[in-house]
Amino acid sequence: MADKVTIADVARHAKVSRQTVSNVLNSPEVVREETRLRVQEAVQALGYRVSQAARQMRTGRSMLIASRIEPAQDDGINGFVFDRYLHGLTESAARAGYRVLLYTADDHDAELATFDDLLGVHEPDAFVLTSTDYGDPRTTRLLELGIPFVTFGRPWGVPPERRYPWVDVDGAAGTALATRYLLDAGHRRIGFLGWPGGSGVGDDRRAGWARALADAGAGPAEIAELDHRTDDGVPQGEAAAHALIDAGRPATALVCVSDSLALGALQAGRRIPVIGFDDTPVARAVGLTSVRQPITEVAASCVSILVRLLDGDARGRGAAGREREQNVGGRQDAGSGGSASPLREAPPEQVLHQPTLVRRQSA
Amino acid sequence: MADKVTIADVARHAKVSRQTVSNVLNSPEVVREETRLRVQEAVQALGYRVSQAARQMRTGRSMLIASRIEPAQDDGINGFVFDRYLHGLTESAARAGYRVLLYTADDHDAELATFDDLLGVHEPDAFVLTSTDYGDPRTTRLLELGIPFVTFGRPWGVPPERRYPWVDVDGAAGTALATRYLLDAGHRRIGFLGWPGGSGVGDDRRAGWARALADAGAGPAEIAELDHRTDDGVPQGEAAAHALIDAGRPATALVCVSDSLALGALQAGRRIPVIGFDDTPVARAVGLTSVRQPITEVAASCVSILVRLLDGDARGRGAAGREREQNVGGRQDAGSGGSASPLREAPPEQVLHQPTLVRRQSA
DNA sequence: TAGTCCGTGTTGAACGATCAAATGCTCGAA
DNA sequence: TTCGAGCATTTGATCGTTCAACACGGACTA
Repeated sequence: MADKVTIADVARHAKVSRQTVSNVLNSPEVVREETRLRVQEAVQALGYRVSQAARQMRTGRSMLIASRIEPAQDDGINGFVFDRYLHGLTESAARAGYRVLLYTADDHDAELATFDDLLGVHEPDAFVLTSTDYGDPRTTRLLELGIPFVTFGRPWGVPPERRYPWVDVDGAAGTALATRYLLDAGHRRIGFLGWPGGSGVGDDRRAGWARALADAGAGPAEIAELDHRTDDGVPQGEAAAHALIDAGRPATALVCVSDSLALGALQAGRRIPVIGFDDTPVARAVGLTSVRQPITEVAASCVSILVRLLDGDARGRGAAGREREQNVGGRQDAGSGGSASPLREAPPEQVLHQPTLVRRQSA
Repeated sequence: MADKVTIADVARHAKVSRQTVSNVLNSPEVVREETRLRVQEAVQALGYRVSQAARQMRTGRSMLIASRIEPAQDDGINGFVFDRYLHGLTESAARAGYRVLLYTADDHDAELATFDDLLGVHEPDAFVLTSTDYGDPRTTRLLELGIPFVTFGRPWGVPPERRYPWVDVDGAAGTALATRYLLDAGHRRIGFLGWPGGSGVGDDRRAGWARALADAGAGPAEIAELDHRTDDGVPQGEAAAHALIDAGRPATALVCVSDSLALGALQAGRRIPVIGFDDTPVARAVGLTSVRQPITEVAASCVSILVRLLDGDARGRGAAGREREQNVGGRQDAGSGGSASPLREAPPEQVLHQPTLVRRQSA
């Protein structure tokens, strides 16, 4: 139907110049109202759409946000959360005029290589990273390159002066919520099935449970007694539950760091209340009460942070090399030094969302 | 580090013209070996990468494959399969030099609108569609537009003369496999928990079970008696299982159209063998034997079909309007009419993959 | 010997948009 | 009357790549 319509076609149809059409699209305020309407009419009539390729060539902006899609893990738990996240990201990005570009990488090194590849070829405007861990090389690299990015997950163990924007869910608040719910139901000895220490996310979730117990008057010794650590997985959850329930002074209810462990605890057979984490399909399927992360909101926050960064950076990427390198330096200094630069960059944003408790039969 | 390196920089460094560099990259056979090596060295030395935007402008190819990401369904079953699929697609596409661009849409109409939007702005080279249903408007539209695409899912109920490329998994073979497995274990009365008629996928899976039973000597009446239909969901599965097990002549084993229904059947409490479909995390978690679709292979087939289409179509998109419309006509005729066109297009490819049975405790 | 072709490489133009600078115009102040 | 300021719009150049046409030397054909 529609042949390729260019900005020149629109200009001819509206009897103005190319540039005026461009202005109507990009900075309508400089165009007289009458002219603007005439041009908009022509755009409608011809079904004109900007060619992203041509625009990118001139402006250096691709309107693409790159995100890694994680290997579909066999436990499928993380996979589900990630799936929802990606969906939310795509939707929010679309609303802001951006699209999500996927890539994969098996490990951090491969991912660094992919950065170069993507930046050279498709030139995404920004990256979104997930599951950041201690001393993550990816954030360092992106900071060096001066590419805007945001992570889903706090920068565990990163020195505070090297700040970058992140969005996360308050895991401690989630487990605290679950624990208080069980306390209110009259339970005093509430066990925690968690991962081994050293995982930022896992330690955070354990801390929320411990804090809630302490607030309720439990002593450190009792808390340590109720704290059980194991790798993730259903059989591990079952074994751990047995250990806590069959102890000398047994736990009467369980808070778990993941739905996998919680499912194992349920299968242990004792009919004590169990609460999981992530509200996965497994939880819904077996009637497991679980802490739900507001993933859609997380994705929306990521996009809105990026959009703000990119708008501030509007002329950055397309500019000449010299200008760009200054830009990089400026970005890093803004964090560590704090010297007043001409155009003052807003500090990196951090957003922490609150989880909720989805109540089902298990508790 | 690296400022923007252009093809002209490489040309200068290798002391040749721009075009020669371009030739080394795109049709190395026309360049003398000595020159080629010199240019490749320069490319390495300068860290040159083609600018996709500039290339796209000239050639009309974006090296992007658009795929819709489905809303994260609350049952999470389909979500998991889709997640694995998307991962495989991204990986296979990357190997072929393509990237996956995501979009969302709430319904078919919205998706059609998104087609226009994407095609106008980012101009993906091809689309990948999933969960096609009866009389799907999307395939029709893409055929009209002449945009290459492939679907994961057979064209249920589409007249055979309007063919297009698809990749699918042989669901009937999967349920037949499961049924024969139970027959071999000595069971004669094997029930089927399926979806209501009218779903292509569901009917197909039921047919495989029925065929296996018939092959084992069961009569039509007995098969009808063992066939139970219900909407998807865990509670529905539990109820349906009760109905089949508590019948006058009870089923002694169950084959299910989905893991959700199978999980419900397991929860019905009778300890009879149950086999699910899709090998989701739920199945792994509860030890459910399930039919596994080779999703990675499906994704790889999709990409290889698309690549073949796009290579045949190499100069298509960038060409003038007239030429393009002829192209569209040619494509449609190739299916229905069969007139010999100058450059003979290969017929659309169809690939049917075979599923496997993952054995666990439940059967 | 002239003509043609092949292999190799070069040059100018084009893709469609935006940027930077120039233009025409009106208006009010010197 | 002239000049400058301010606004709305236009013009020319440019982004990085590939296409189309052509140049050049040598070998092969007529």
